[in-house]
Order: sequence, then C-alpha cells, then structure tokens
Amino acid sequence: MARPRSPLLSVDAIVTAALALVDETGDFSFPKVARRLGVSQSALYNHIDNREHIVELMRGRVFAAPAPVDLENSPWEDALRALVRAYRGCTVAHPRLVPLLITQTVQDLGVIGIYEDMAVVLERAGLGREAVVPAISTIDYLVLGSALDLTAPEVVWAPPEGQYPVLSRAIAGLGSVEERADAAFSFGLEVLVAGVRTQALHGIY
Amino acid sequence: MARPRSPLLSVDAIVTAALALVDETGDFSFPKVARRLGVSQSALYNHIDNREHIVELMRGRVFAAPAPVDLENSPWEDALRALVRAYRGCTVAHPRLVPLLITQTVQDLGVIGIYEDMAVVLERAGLGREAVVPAISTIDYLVLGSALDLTAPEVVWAPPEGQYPVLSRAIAGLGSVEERADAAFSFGLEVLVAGVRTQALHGIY
DNA sequence: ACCTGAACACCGTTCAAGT
DNA sequence: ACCTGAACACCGTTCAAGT
Repeated sequence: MARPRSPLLSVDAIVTAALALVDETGDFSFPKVARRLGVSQSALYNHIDNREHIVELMRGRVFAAPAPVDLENSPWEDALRALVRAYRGCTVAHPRLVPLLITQTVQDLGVIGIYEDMAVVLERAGLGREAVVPAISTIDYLVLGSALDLTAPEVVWAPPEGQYPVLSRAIAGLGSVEERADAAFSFGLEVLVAGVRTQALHGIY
Repeated sequence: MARPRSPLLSVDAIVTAALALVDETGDFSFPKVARRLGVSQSALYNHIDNREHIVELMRGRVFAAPAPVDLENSPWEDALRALVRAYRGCTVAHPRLVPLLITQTVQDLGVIGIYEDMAVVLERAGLGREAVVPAISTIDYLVLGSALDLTAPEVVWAPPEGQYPVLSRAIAGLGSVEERADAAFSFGLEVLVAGVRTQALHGIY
C-alpha cells in the first residue's frame, strides 16, 4: 500500500483505540492498537513518539472535561469538595488507566489547570503557601488511590479466620467494589476538608 | 549440569535479587534475575509460581519488620501517627517497588497485621465501624502515594509561564524530592489525624 | 527434586523500501 | 508525509530431557 491518499491514522484514533483496550483489558500494546486500526505496528510511530506519549495523550483525553465548578460564589469547603469530586469524576469512567498514569509525570495542561484551581481554593481556605503543594499531592493520592480500588477484586484483604478480629469485623458487611471505593473516597474527602480547616487555623503540620 | 547436589536457588535468593533489581532499575525480569543468580531462566519456576508471586514475596520482605509501636500506653492520636509512620518507613527504602505493589491484591500477612493494628487504633479513636476500612484505605493511599512521589523526577509539574500563577507560586521554593514527599506525607498524616478526630465526634461523612 | 535449553507467543522500537 | 515488512532485543511461561 505504502502512503495512502488520505491518512489511515490519526493521533485521536490511536488514543481512542488504546483507551478502549485499557478499559477492556487493563493494558494496551502497539500490536493490539495497530490490529484494531487495521494498520501495521510501525505505522503508529508516524503519529506518536512512543508508549509514554500515548499514555500522556490518554491522560489528556480523560481529564479534558471535568465538570465545571463555580469557585467564586461558594464557601471554600464546598468549592473544594466540588473540585475534588469533579477531578475524581474523570477517573471513574476509566479506572484501569490509573496504574499507567501513576508512574508517569503529569505534562497534560488540563490536569495542571485542575491543580491551579485547587491551589486557588486552598489559599482561600487559609492554608499557608508551603502547604498548598502537599495538599494537592494528598488530594492526588486520594483520587487516584480510590480510583485504583475500583479495579480491585471483590475481596481485597482476606485475613485468615480468628486472628485479626477487629479488621475482620470491619470488613464484614462491606458493600460492592464501587460502594467501597466511593466510601473510601468520601471519607478521605471529608477528612481532607476537616484537616485543611484545622491546618488553616493552627498552621504547621 | 541438571540437578545439583545442593540447590543453587532458593525463594530467598530470588526475592533478594529481584528486589535489588527493582531498587536499581525500577523493574525486574526473569532473565535478569536468572542472570544475577547464574542460573537459567526456567530454573526460577522450581521455586516460585510466576511473576505475581515474586512481587507478593517482595511485599512480604519489605513490610516484614515495621518499627514496633506501643498501641496501649499512648493517646490514639500518637499511636496512629506512630503506626502510619512505621508503615511508611517500610516503603522508604524501596520506593520503586510501590508501582508493582499497587496493582496487586495484598495477601501478605505482615501487611494484614499492620491493618489490624490500625483498625484497633481507629476504633479506639471513636470511629464508627463502617468508617474503619475507608480510613485504612485512605492511609494506604497516603503512604503508597507519597512513596511513589519519592521516585518522581525533580520537576513534577511544570506549568508554563504566566498561566497558573497560584500553582507556580506554590511550586517555587519547594525542596528536593525527598523533602517534597516527606512534606506531602506529613501534611496528609496531620490532615488524617485532624479529620479522624472530627469524624469520631460528628460521625457520618 | 532441581537444573538446562529449546520453544512459543508475546513486547517496544528502528529502519529500509515504497508511493 | 505516511504506510509496510523485516529486523532486533527484549519479555513470561511451558516442557522435554537430564541427573
């Protein structure tokens, strides 16, 4: 075939195929993406640099449109909750992407924009400047961690009978994977809000 | 050679070699582990089941001996801090292992034991039973997330000039990778303690 | 029981060749 | 500019063969 009259591939098509594979199987590979798109493996390199590049493009796609948040006209606590929930909302549709995101530096400007919004709200909350980045990091851990839990099997920890009584009791009567991940996220978010409130009051951690 | 008079390999030796590779390079492979140990790749399968099994054995090794914590004779806040810091202490020596741990279910009993201790302290703090597992999950996110940050490059987020002013200001004057990871962890831990305190008082998140 | 070596089905990336 | 096909250096896992 050689060069076609109009391109068979595009960055967008590659990202779509890769993301679909991640959603379905938890991973992607060049051979599989190429097969989906009906091209040869090496053709991908005409549009993207390497594997990392595809991952970063997927990050951009997934975090492109967080639910808009009105930062101005609500107390910082509500603004922070809304912002973090919007951020988390992006991950929920593609939780299996999270392991690929976690080991790679954030370059996507959409995500940087979300961080900026968080920084604004956190300063408004009264957090010292030196605590803003730690706070954003903590939020990142919470959002990505609880997204990761969405991909976990039904039984996460299986303590053997008898030993570990307190943990066993706490585990009994837990809901589905989604309910557990949501509960952990909601708990973490309220802990965060309460913690930021006291940090803003008393400073220095 | 075939079967030697005394075994060339052992589970321990395999785990040691794999962990050394992870510490040095961020990953391990069967060929590389085998080369280190001077055996053929397939010989490893006489001692371990598969790749996941090696990862789980590494988890056990790394979390085998957290610094002991006196849970009884101190206020729950101090006990919780000590427990979480001991947990984190285990990861600091092997931060590059964290990405491998994060996608795999915890089976190791040492780690389950740490969770049990946390559950005890969290109940003592007055947390409702339904909040214990969410709290432990939140702690997990914090510890593993901040360990992950230890492996990040010096520049994590690089917002372009001009836009993102608040974030840029917050980033300016950050310390080294270790300092940033420590600051995020310490911030998250104090937020956690403060948050658990208010959760215990007011319940329901 | 415990090793070797060959085999298999995968990877990511490069590069010459074609239009 | 944009594709194919072959090549290279990697993976994890299995299995027959040897002692």
